[in-house]
Amino acid sequence: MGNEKELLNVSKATIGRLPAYHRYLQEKLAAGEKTVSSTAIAEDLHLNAVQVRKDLSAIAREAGKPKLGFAVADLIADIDRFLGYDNLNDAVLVGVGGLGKALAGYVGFKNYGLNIVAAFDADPARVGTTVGGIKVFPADELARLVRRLNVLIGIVAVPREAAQGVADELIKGGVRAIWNFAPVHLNVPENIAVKNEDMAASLAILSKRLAEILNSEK
Amino acid sequence: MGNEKELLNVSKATIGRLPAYHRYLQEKLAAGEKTVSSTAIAEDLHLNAVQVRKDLSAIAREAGKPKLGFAVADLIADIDRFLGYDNLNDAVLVGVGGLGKALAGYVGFKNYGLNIVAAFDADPARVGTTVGGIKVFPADELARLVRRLNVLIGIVAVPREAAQGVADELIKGGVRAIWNFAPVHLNVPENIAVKNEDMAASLAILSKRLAEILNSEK
DNA sequence: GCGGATTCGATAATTTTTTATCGATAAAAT
DNA sequence: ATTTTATCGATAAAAAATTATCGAATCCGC
Repeated sequence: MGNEKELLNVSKATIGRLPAYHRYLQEKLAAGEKTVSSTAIAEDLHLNAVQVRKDLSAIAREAGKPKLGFAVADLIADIDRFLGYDNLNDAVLVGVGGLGKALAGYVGFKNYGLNIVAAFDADPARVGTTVGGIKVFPADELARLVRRLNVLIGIVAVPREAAQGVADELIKGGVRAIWNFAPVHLNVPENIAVKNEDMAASLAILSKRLAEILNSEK
Repeated sequence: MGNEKELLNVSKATIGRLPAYHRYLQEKLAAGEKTVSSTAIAEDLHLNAVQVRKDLSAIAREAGKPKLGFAVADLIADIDRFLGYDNLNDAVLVGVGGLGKALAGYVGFKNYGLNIVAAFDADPARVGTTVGGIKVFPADELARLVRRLNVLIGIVAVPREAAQGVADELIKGGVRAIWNFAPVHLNVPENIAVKNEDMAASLAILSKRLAEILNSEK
């Protein structure tokens, strides 16, 4: 098959760092640099050079060269391929309030392989409008339309109270992965992937680090 | 001092899970339940019971009781105290475009101990307006005002290209922690905390999990 | 071409995080 | 009162992730 390596042995931690490498490499590419060393990446991104080498070798097709490092363009292509940035996955967005609208307007998703094909909202005033070029449909058509569009990814950007219901409808429509921006734990079957965008958790980590820094100073 | 335990020996992973426990516990409290067991929490949140016990014992003042579990109200108070949810930290928001507006309108932050006291934007059309009850000031007053307000936390919600400049200004004004929503790596001194809200990374992890699930099915 | 500097990949050591095991304890049931 | 049962905390084991070490490779300046 040729690419047995692909899905195997790439840790979640590594996957989480790949987008940062990707951005970094694109900067280097734009700056006209042909190669880059793990040492340099590690220094700039505040990581360990061995870790960078390991991460990259897990997904790179070509090995790095002694004294030169890795070929920037090749690495970008490798990450593109590995993360699926080069072929779009369809998704639906549920909830076009403040956050939902922001997400709909974020054109960057296309670069990450995500294509939002429809939006939904329970508020009749929002139904029929267009946000970020995406049409808004009534919430009660969710499951039916998702099924018809054959969409596998759902983005949940509704208020806390509504999130579980939305998740249920998405799953009823055949969605297999849910990106959850609502601050609740969603209850879903085993075979559904959920990724919580937990702002509270991020904030907790940030403020603990802040506390540490302030503490270490006096 | 009495609380030597506080900042010690609580791993970042644990801190990241605390907000989820907090939400869960509040649901239980609202449902009128007085105690809850690590087993139940683990089951509902899809975690390991030993891990839950360890996490909780790292921050709880009272031990859990055999056969009953932990006191819900006490635990909530403990997490509140530990994460600083009970005393507000001031922050400024930079950038009130789509995402910034959404963040400004998110009232939930107050519950997480975050109080946004001012917003900034480079667009003159936005300056002077109010978003989510927060006044928008011109970007060139950033450093000065941050210093005067004595704010330690900055939220960056500007386009990629502007983010580094904003970070520099925030730091010049005395900010010590930056919550970065722009898809770039920020270059900051050692003694500044940065937490990237990396949507691309989340999405990468979600879609890899989706791929695994789909793969394991056929 | 030759020698030095730099980086790589592989392997090993360390650290951190997660999970398993088990005796002790206290509530609930008999 | 005694037994049963669910749960805890402590300790140990396992797994995962990070970091260190080192010989080999190859580019670059001379």
